Amino acid sequence: MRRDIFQAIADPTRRAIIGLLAMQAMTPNGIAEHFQTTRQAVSKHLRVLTECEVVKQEYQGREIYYHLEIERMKEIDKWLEQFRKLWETRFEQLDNLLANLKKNKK
Amino acid sequence: MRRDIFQAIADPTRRAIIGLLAMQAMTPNGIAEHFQTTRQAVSKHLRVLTECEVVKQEYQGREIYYHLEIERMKEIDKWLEQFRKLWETRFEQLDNLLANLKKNKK
DNA sequence: TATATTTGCAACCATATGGTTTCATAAACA
DNA sequence: TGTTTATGAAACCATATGGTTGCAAATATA
Repeated sequence: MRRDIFQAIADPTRRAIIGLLAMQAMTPNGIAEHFQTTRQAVSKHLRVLTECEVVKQEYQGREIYYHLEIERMKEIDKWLEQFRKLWETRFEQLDNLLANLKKNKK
Repeated sequence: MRRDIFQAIADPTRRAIIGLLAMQAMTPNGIAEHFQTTRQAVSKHLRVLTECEVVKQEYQGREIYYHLEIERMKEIDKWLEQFRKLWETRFEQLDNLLANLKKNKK
């Protein structure tokens, strides 16, 4: 089974869970309150996120707090790096174009 | 059917295709040469990417050149923004910690 | 015109995905 | 101790996914 950060963020509910956990660690029940699905469905999402190591569990009595592993998010950023150069170049080109237009106007 | 940039980049083959098209526009046949799957499988990936508007088609005779729409990549970057603050903060904290250690050493 | 090339699409298939309901287990509490 | 609470896991289901093979259509070429 494919299990990487890109698959982790493919589902909108999982992205929302990641967003929640970015604010604070939460229990499955706490997370489930924010969604219309069952707690069990959220639990399955948490399993995927755990397998991708996007979240870490912290046992506290009978509760489990899920923490976001922010490091994993950097992997996406790293992949994006190759494109960032491209769109910055395009931005520069546009910038130069505008500068030239302004120049010619004078 | 869910069709967004996050689903587009969920598949490793599609990520590779996006990587190729970042370099230059290519035809389906040209793209397929880089993979072990059939041309038709690549074609299906291109369909998903087209539906997500990650690529654009340019007809040239019987060939179709696929171009990357770099703008779509920015959407990922935008979503990542919320986490970027977090990991930069953590980096600063680590930085401060190191600075303090250095200070106390003196 | 006849043939080869490029491509998309349909049909099919095995497996993955995301959800549900039901259950088992362990901790908290009366 | 018996009951409630928090959780994960299993079984099941409809649909999505990623691949294949076999076609049809349109363009290029002999």
